[in-house]
Amino acid sequence: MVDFSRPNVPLLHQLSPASVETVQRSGVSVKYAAGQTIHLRGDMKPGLSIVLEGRVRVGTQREDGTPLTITELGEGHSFGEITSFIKLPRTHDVTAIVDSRILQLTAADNQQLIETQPDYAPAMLKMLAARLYLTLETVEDFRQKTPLQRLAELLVSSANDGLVTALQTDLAYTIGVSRVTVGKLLKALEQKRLIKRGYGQIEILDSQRLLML
Amino acid sequence: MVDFSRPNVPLLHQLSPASVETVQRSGVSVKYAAGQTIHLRGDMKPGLSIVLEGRVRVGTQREDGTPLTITELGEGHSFGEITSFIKLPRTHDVTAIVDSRILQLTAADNQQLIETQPDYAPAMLKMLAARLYLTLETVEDFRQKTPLQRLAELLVSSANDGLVTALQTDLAYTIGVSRVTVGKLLKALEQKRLIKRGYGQIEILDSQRLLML
DNA sequence: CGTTGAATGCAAATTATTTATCATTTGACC
DNA sequence: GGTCAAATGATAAATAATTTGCATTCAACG
Repeated sequence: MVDFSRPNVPLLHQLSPASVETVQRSGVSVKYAAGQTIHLRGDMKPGLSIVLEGRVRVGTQREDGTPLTITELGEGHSFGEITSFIKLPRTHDVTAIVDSRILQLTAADNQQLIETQPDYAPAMLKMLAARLYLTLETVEDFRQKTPLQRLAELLVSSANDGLVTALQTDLAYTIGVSRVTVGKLLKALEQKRLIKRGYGQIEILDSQRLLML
Repeated sequence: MVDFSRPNVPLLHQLSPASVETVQRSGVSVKYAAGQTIHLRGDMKPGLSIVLEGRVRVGTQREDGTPLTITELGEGHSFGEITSFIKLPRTHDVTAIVDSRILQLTAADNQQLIETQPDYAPAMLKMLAARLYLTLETVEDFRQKTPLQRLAELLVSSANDGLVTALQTDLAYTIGVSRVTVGKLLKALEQKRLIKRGYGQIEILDSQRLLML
């Protein structure tokens, strides 16, 4: 669904090695320990962040504070672009999954890069366009597709080597239904031999047919 | 929901008068008669379009071909940015509502403007960021809010002087439920004296309380 | 001003989803 | 290896939404 990593255009990987250097020198590299919060939904702290090392979790919280994961971002991926262009609150919580190094750029740093690095604005535009496309498609999925179809798509798109590592609670939140419903849908998919349920993970047996539901 | 016009940052209005001139000279102005299709979802024809005069309808079609309106765009607003940055299909149908004049810029035109007009890339970035923000919030609404809440938000955000001009079918599609459900919800809202139902239109009586559902 | 297609209102039957609850399984940790 | 909290499997009852069908209302247009 909102899989920020597809079409895969991590900002940093769009830039020439020289530009990557310049970008790194423009910001401050901050270390976050595993589990540490980088920022929370609603925060008004602006700025662009780029994952230099490690891996972060993007999500929200339930009312009771339980964290819910929407997606994960690895090296080269950025977040917080919106706040570096417009004065708007953070849309998601971001937390370090493992010990990570994050390049923090202020709105001013970002602005300067746009003005001085010829390949920076195009890279940023391409990345934002890709992200907007995926998010628009997610909205259309909510409008037009059934929970079963959304679940199947989510599983296929978040699989690594045919294996999805995610809690049913998070899958449920991502596709907008309850955990019980996800449980039922997964059971149905397993009975059709499209997946195999596991503890904290799901094995994809037939991604072709999953996408044809 | 996906109200492309809020936070209102039409591309053209972000630029200096001189830049607007340059942009207009960079593309081709095309006239479309009322009702005429500009492009369809799935089309691979890339390019950025800007509404110079008139008004366009953004939407999709049902399987039977019935058009469904998601939003409308007026003068100064742009569409098709995504396709001018990445080779991806059109996400929506766009049709002229009234006789309109649309500035068409090829991906190359757009690229050149980015490189030569200093305020063009920042304007485009800001607009894309705003649109991404709204779309992300729409996704969160689908995840967390009830159809009633989504409907109330949609009504408030698409009202003009307390009046929403839209078919129930389109409202239903936008919030992802059936027309019958929208009918029921509207009835409930009317009984609470929050709205007044009309033919092809809905009068907002209390937007404050609508947003507190 | 009467006709007509489109839009809306509404109801019944069916299907889907949620909530609440509990048992079972799993993996982390002592 | 035993303990414990978290995750999963599963079920029933309650609620919500869909589908289908039809009646009514509206406005455009001849």
